[in-house]
Amino acid sequence: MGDDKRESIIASALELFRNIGYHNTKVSDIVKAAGIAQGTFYLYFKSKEDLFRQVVEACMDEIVGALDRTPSGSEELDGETVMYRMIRQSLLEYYKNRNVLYLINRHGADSPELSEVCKAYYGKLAQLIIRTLKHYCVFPGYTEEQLEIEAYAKIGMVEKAAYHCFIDKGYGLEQVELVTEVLVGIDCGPCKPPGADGGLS
Amino acid sequence: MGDDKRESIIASALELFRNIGYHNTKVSDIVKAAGIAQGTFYLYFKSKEDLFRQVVEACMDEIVGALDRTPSGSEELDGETVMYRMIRQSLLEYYKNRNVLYLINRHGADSPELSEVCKAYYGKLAQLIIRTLKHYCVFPGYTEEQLEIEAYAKIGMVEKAAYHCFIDKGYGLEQVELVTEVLVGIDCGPCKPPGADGGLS
Amino acid sequence: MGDDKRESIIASALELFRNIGYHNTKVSDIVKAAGIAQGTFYLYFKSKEDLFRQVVEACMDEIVGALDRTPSGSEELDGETVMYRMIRQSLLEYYKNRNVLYLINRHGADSPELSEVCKAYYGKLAQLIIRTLKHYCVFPGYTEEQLEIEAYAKIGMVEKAAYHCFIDKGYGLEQVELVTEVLVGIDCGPCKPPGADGGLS
Amino acid sequence: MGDDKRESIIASALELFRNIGYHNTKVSDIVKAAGIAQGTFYLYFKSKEDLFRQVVEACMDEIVGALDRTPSGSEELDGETVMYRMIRQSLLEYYKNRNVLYLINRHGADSPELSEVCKAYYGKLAQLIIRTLKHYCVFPGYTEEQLEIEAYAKIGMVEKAAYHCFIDKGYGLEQVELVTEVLVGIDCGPCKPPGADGGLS
DNA sequence: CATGAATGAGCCTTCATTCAT
DNA sequence: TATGAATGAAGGCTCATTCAT
Repeated sequence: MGDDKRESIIASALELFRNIGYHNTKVSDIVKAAGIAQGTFYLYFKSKEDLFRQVVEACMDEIVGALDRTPSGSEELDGETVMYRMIRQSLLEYYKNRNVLYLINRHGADSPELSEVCKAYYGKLAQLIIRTLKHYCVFPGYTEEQLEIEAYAKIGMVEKAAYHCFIDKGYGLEQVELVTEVLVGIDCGPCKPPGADGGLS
Repeated sequence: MGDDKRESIIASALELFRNIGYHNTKVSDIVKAAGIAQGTFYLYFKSKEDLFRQVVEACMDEIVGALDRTPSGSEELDGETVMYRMIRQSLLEYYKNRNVLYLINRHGADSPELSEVCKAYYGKLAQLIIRTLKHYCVFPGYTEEQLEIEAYAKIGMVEKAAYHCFIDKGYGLEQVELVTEVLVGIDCGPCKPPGADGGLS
Repeated sequence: MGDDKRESIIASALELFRNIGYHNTKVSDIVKAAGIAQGTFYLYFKSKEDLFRQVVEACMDEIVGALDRTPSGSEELDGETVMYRMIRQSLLEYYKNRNVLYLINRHGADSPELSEVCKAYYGKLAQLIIRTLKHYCVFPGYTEEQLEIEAYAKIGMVEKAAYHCFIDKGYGLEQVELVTEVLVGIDCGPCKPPGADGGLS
Repeated sequence: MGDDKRESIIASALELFRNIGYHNTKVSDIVKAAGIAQGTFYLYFKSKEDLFRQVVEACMDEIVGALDRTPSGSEELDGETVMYRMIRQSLLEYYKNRNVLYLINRHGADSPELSEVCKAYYGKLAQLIIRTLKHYCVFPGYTEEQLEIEAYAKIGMVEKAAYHCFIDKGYGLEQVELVTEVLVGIDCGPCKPPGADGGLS
């Protein structure tokens, strides 16, 4: 039952953060929406920012976790296919967690503490990408430094495209494929006709 | 002399916003740093948010303007070279305006009004990119929709890479070339050995 | 206990408004006098003006209510006696609510909203008087327009006299009779020796 | 030319005070309307309140002066006629100075200093009325105290009626006679048919 | 006399957090 | 666990007044 309340707070908060922004959302709004008393909030969260951090962190962990499991170790895959799958998986995760996608992009990481959460998230993502790039020898000649830049660029690429498509344009799940094709296309640019690079199952 | 004060306010504000965040910066902090009286602030800016918006908007206009002038009409260039130049130019602009790069990424666009500013900025960038992609037939078979996704992806790619390099890692101007190479490399992926694609003058 | 606080705020506010004026009274003064915290004020009143309006409105309603009940329906009375009683009752009410009498006359109805409250109050009083004048055929030949002027004149007469006596001169309850005699005397002017017009018990 | 500016300030101020209230009118509004610079205001008036006081005081002096001259000493008049003339004259003055009539009733006398101005005004009016009542033996048996109440009651009567007619109802000069008749009628009440008490030329 | 940029004290209101019940 | 009344620090903005030119 306590967990019910916790979930209720999180759900109400996400909704409100999304619609009116973190700084415009009052704790009193959250508890009203969650149907609990003002003081009860503090039985579940240390502070308003703690709630934000927990919510954001949870979503981020989910995204990182999903990506981490993407190239199922059992199969033999080439780098290109793996990249395709990771991008597709990222988009699916961003779609599922588009509330957080929205929050991070719209309302930023105002406090130093929250900023660390974001930095850590991007760091994990980057490491994951670098590991994959190395494992599949996607950029054989790259130094560690170049791989890092490459990784952050990819992160930005996917995130901004996801924001544009899922938030601004309201794309649904059925359009994830389309977006993936374009993003993967960037990886090989105009070299190959897009759409011809053999999708995936 | 009035402009002195205006500039002084902007400089102090940027510094403070950067260091402690928009929401943690008090107008009283800004005026103290600028060496003026509290009321004087409101002779130059309608509100704290107005200041933020003006600063951000001015920088964004500068960036868009610089990119708009990038492919000098007089020369005959191929698409690849133009893309290279635009990415390089973007990075230079983000370096020059890294305070704003920082602000937008760290502190978000909390108010609806500011959000519009950002949306307009990305919209202009995207249009500019789409126009260029079309003009140089970089993606001949792409629909308008695909071009748009492509454009936003590029924007995110450059922005996140710039943030990582200039803000997190503290890269200087002399490393812009390196970053550019990597980002351009994405455009042709592993097809060509990076660094071999003929830089530019 | 909540009502205790509300009453405490009202009492402190009236005292302060009276002594130093509405515009010179800070909310911080009120809460200090009421022995509560600054924020507590806003649990009971929407704003400083809201408090003023509520206080004033409550008193006005009380006055109007009291006058409305004045000519007890059971008795057979002539117009003159009824007027006497109404004037006497008005004076008693103004005495009881002399804080408001003071406020309205000293500090006015600065905001449009408050102005409406006053206008409504005088409007109700006027209607009440007109109704009575008609019912007892005090001015048989008067048009509606003339009755209205008559009513407002009476209102002003009583109010100004009350202000002068209760506020400026500090008259007590025991002098209400004296004032009533004079005011009623106006109604018959020098025709009859004042005090001879058969008051009331 | 200096007087031009002074008059311009006064005119603009009256207009603004009337329309939006003393407390809502900024000095910057006044100087803008008067077409002068902010600092110039203080060459002519010590402060905003000083301006208000001067404006109000001037109008009040005019009213008192006019009433003082009303019963032209050369004629032989009975008390009733004199009262008629004074009431009529008061109404005319209030009509002419209805801006001040409005100000005093709507925006009050918030500061102690201004309060003194009003008190003095009513005091002068009262003395003038008492003197007249005595001179024409209108209330032969009245004590000084009774006469004073009588005087203040008359003042309130005229003022409230004037406010109602000239401000609320928008009566023009041509209706002054009508109002006068009603107010004088109060003096003799229902004893005589109103309108039959011999007006005046 | 005139200007208008600069001043800075002042104040209402908000809202995250606490705590007695 | 749950409540919700109470807290009080905090801060953006106003505006009457001044003063160097």
